Amino acid sequence: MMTMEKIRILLVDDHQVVRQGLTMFLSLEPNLDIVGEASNGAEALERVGTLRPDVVLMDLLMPVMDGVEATRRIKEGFPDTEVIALTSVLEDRLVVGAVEAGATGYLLKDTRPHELIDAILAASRGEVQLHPEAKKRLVREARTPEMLEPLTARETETLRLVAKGLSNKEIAKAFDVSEVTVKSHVSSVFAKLGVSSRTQAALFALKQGWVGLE
Amino acid sequence: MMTMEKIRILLVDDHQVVRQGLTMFLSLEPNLDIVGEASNGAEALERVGTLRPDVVLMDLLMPVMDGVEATRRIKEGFPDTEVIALTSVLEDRLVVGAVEAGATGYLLKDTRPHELIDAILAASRGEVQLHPEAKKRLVREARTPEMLEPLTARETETLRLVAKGLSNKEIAKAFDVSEVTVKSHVSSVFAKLGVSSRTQAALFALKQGWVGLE
DNA sequence: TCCCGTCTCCATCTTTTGGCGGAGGCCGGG
DNA sequence: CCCGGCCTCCGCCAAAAGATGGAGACGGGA
Repeated sequence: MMTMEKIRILLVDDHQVVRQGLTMFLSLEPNLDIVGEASNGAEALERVGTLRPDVVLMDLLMPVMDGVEATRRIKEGFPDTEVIALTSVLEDRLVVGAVEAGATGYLLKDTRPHELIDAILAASRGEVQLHPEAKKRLVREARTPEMLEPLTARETETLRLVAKGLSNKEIAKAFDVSEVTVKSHVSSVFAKLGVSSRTQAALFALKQGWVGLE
Repeated sequence: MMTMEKIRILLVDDHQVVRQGLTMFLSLEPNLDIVGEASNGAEALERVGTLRPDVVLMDLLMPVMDGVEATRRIKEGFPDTEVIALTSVLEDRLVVGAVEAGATGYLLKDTRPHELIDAILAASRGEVQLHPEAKKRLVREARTPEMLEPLTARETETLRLVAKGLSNKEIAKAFDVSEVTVKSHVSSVFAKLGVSSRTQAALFALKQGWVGLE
């Protein structure tokens, strides 16, 4: 077996503490080597050029140049460099954006240490490693309207009013039914669309063009 | 003083019971005369042509032709006929639509009897009579972005995430602040925009083009 | 006729949302 | 140097939203 080269890592995060924390326990791992840090996307891009890391741990929410854009440019200029997106929150737009931009992994900051290390090792081998919830988001995003469980007439009408910003109580009045009934319709709509709040449902309906903005 | 002609009224509502109820107590009023009923917009338009009522009490949510459209056509064909919009719920789109279409009044179905009668009398004189809350909605709708109290940087960012469907907890994570802080930002945003729910705030931001749908 | 889907409603429970007032730290302009 | 706006956080509270599981009615299709 050939000599095991250390995996060269670039940390990109706008929070000093986060970088410090990551450095802390990643440096405990013998075959990992943190070769540099950057606090925004622009810096990251430049450091990748000079340091040529194997793996970039990239925060997505940063000033100057966000992580998605930075990821895209890194993969453009240095396709061999693997990027693992690291965020504190799962946001659909970010998950999709990062993956489209070429991120090899998508992890949350509260991921347990050893999982992060596993992900880095996997990434250095070019394997894809996604946070389980991130997978779901991707699936949801990719889901086209025709593969959705169809909404019933009442559910469609309910969603229309939800997407207009009405409360359950108001919808109940408009339909002249009890509020519980509306809630049950709203719940089934959520389940069918795979969302978890009325705002998300509204956005979904808007995206699908099921309702207009006026 | 000249002979007091009875005010000729046309009731338009898709619910039999509503029409019956209205007929009930409106017919108690000596100078009101219910000359006909219709259960949808198309019917209403036709009846206006044949019955030539002075005032039309128009429900806005109806099958076949909605009340807004019916109102528009009635005012086109018979400008002297006054239309009072009557709904069970205050919906911005409907309020604005009805007023634009030429409705002389906008009342809720739970309006007290004598107020309704007052409104009819006022309408027959061509006076405008709006439900107080409806006025607010109109004002809000007419409010252009430049007359809005400006949002602070944090508030703008918060609104952006709200408009992506994130919960307060998720936003707090993204900003790395406590949830209470997010709530206070969200509340000020609501106050400044004049909305009362995150979905409405999201729709507002979308309408203003402050955020995209992606 | 019986079954299935839909629509309606109920109770119960937890979580989230939103309103209220207040408070301390920070920073920049007057 | 003080003031005002901004950001942060606190507690308290009421209301709304969501999840869950169940139930009766109705109507159409097998």
